[in-house]
Amino acid sequence: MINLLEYYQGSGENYTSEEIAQALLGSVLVNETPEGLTSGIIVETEAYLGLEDEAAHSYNGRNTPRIQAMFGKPGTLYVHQMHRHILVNIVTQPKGVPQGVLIRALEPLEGLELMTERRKKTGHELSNGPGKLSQAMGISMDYNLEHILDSRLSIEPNKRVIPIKIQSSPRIGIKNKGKWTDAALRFYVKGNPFVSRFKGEISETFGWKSCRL
DNA sequence: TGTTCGATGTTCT
DNA sequence: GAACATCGAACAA
Repeated sequence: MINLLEYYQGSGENYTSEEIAQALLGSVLVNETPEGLTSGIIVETEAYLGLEDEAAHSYNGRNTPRIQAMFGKPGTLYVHQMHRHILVNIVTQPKGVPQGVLIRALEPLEGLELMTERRKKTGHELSNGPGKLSQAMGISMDYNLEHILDSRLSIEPNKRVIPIKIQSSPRIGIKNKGKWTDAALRFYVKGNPFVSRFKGEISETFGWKSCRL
């Protein structure tokens, strides 16, 4: 089991972005704002593999002001806007290696009322997509370039649930990118209804081993 | 249950 | 001017 917080502190361990993407499933993301605290369990992620990945913003070493954060150290937040929506990534590789993991969906845990107010939706519509979870948690472009260990957005050190089964699939919305369109770089918790475009049977435990938090 | 289309900011052609 | 790591409303059947 990868200890993410140690990794983000700079433990010197070496993990691939795919490994980090899977280790994030079951971790608890917390955001503190003046309006209140919201948190949720990560249920879906996607890995973006920097230089060679044609689907990544940092493909081929492209480095513009917008994607500066991708070149930061592990745990740096890369927050960008897609149409009207905010998307959150966490950098996975040492400084200068532009790889990251996109957080795509959360199972809400705390601050449900605040999330409902922000989203004007309920149930799985609160956070079953990358733009939706940012709105539910109140994450804005201000978070770009901050570090997960030194930000209003953090990972709970003492809470963690374990997925029964991690599924992988091609990433969502990647078209005309050769082999990268089909690469299985999306990871999600099987049977959890907060996964975007969820289909199939809802697991009794929402896909988590044994107890909930 | 499915497809289409508009909003909107940054980047590249 | 077009493309895009999205979302939700509007529409068709």
